[in-house]
Amino acid sequence: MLAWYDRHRRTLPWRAPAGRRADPYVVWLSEIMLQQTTVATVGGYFRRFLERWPTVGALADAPIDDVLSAWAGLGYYARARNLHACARTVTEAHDGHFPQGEEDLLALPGIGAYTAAAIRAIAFDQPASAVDGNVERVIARLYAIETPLPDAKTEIKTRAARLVPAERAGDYAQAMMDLGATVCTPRSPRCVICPLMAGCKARKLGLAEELPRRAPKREKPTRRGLAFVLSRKDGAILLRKRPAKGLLGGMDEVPSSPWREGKLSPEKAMGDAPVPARWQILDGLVRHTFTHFHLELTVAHAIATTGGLARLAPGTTWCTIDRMTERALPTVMRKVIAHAVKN
DNA sequence: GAGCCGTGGAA
DNA sequence: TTTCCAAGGCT
Repeated sequence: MLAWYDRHRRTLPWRAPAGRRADPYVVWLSEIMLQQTTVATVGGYFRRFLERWPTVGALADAPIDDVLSAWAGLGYYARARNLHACARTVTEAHDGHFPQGEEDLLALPGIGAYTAAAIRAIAFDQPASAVDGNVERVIARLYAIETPLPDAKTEIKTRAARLVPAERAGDYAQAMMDLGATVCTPRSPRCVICPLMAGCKARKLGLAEELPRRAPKREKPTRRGLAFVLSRKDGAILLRKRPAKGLLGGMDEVPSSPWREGKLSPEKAMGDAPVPARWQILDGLVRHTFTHFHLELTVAHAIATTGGLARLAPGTTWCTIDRMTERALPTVMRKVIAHAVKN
């Protein structure tokens, strides 16, 4: 595995040169961003974060709203809130240095079993077993584990832990993830070039592509709502902040009616408008899919009048076009605004 | 333990 | 168009 890694090692923005350890801050930041997120998507965000906040102390000093706006578009926004909270804890309770022990790492917000092991292995070269989706797949195939996920997790973790070498544990962890990402891929695995081909049970049984099996997923329901884009004459748009926790927690949004399953009644939903105005329902829908439901947003647009300005709903603020990129607008809200501007 | 929590790219 | 799912964690 390590010999293969030495030959096929990928250059990634957060990866230290061969034979060197990466800065724990860099390892942590990249691992949080990479949770359920592809390397390609993370790249730009990682560079911008590191440029703007070069140390954990700098990140700790930042206002949470700055962190959320820099995170906008990456998804799973609890990660950004936990990232910030973790930076503050490391700065204040650990003197600006990431702890090296498993228990101390697990106590930090946003760091679970996988991330703690990844930090220990990659940043501190401890023989910790970091089992992510890639490793789950590699192990499930290597041992032809037919039990569907997530039930197979216990067996996979046990098998994976036995393979961790005493030396170069960080390189080994990254090698396994590289293997899963580039060779032992979910679809069309490239078994013929795999360094583990000789010992792979799934390969032997012709099951590689079918493993790991997964429990069937629940069907996603569709929720619908009416979003209100209120424009000022200078192009500014009315925004408000979402509650700190839950879906898109702490992010900015365009005001809207509640998102509910079933048919949308635009007449009733109009009662949720942030201000009385001559609202016009725009043609078309904005569709967006979250982790556990589809969303269909109808968009209403109006131009703010001086009379209406006095009766703005509380908690709403104007945002000019040139300041839009500074706001913590999740992708779904950028879609809504784009749809309103276009129509 | 199972549901909640985003997004974009590939097929 | 739809489906799958990626370097998961929290509750």
